[in-house]
Amino acid sequence: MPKVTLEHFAQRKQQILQDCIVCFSRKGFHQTSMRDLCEALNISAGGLYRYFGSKEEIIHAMVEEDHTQWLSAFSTLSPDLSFRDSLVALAAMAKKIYTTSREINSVWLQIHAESANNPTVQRLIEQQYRTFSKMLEQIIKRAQTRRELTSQVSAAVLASFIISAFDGLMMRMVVDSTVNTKKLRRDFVNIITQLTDNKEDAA
Amino acid sequence: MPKVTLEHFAQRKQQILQDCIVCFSRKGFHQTSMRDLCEALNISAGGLYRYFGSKEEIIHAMVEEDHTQWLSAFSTLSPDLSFRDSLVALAAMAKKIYTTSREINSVWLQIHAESANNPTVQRLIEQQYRTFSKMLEQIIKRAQTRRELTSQVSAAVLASFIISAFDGLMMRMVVDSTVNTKKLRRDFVNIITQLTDNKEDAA
DNA sequence: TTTTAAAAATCGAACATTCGTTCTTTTTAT
DNA sequence: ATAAAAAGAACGAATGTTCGATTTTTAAAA
Repeated sequence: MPKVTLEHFAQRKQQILQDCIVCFSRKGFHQTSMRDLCEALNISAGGLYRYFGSKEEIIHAMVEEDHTQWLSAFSTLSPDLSFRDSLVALAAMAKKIYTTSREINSVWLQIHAESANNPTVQRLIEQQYRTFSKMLEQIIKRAQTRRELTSQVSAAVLASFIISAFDGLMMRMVVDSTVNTKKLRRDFVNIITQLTDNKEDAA
Repeated sequence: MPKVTLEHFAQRKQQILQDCIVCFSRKGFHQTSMRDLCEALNISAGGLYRYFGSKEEIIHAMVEEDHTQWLSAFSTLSPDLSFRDSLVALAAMAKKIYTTSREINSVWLQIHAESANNPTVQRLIEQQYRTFSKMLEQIIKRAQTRRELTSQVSAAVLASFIISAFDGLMMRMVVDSTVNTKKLRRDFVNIITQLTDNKEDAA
């Protein structure tokens, strides 16, 4: 009776998931068949199905993976950081999470598009957004009480606005191959800090 | 020999395109089969293929349709408008173009996701973005020379930033069913004008 | 006005593939 | 010896597209 190496199983599953992400980023969910995956991962159909019960399940796992990564990223964010440094840190995390750049970004975008026709995915993304949004709102509020950031705008709206801008940037990175990703990310951080800087009472 | 009613053909084609958009918005490109389309449009396979030579061609037509609509929208924009009024006008256009709200927005998002794995779509979208971006940059530059808008930020970057924010907002509208679309659109216009308002030398 | 024949429009069965998934068999490792 | 892991042939259903048959429309001929 061989030992049940549960950890090994999870590890293998994670590796398979990563490989699937690469495949999906190249051809898209619905254009990538299970056969394609098996071929690319050097695994048989039966083998793959032992780890994921369906194609859907792989998609869900990808969404959850993204969620998990962002949660842990946020948890490392110190409340003492200035608003600007928080943004810089978050940008660095985005860079780390979507490390293979266009590759993973493409899956991210696909997931969002998928959510319109997939209630389960939609629920996951909504939840993720709400968490994310609340956290950023807290950061903004703290910066506002510190008078480091203008109080003219609502923290909630500003949070939505910033998230939207970076979501849009992510999309742009996928869609436009000529865009200078690094520069634009820096530009965005700069423009946000510049525009939201508290110009009044420099106490 | 019957008369070639070219106009009638184009009209029918346009109608079919619109119906396809509705279908795609409900189930997604790749989940909607040609059979599904035929059934929904009350047309036969052969009939549909007379108007569009392939499924791909329908997708391309949708992208071009969007492009055309935005071009004509921009062309109606007077250069004399204030920056804020320009934004308001553009927001109104977005509302008009994506009139059926989530329905069409979903297709818009799908097209963007599709572009990562579809060179033709990618080229079309890149081009669209460049046009759009240049136009907004012009509007910003005019507002800056009028000293109506802060000159601290580069017009090009600000244009990218604003477009990204609204792209992200569009995405949010598709992804999050609980979001208050109208309110958020207004909030975004407000926050942009507020943040970019020229606070110095109120000459 | 009616007839007619050709062209255009539409139809829908049929095609070869490909799809996601299952299941029995074989291999591997304890 | 035993059970987990991997293999891969096989399944029915569904895919995008084609193509000959049928219907509708049109303009000239009777």
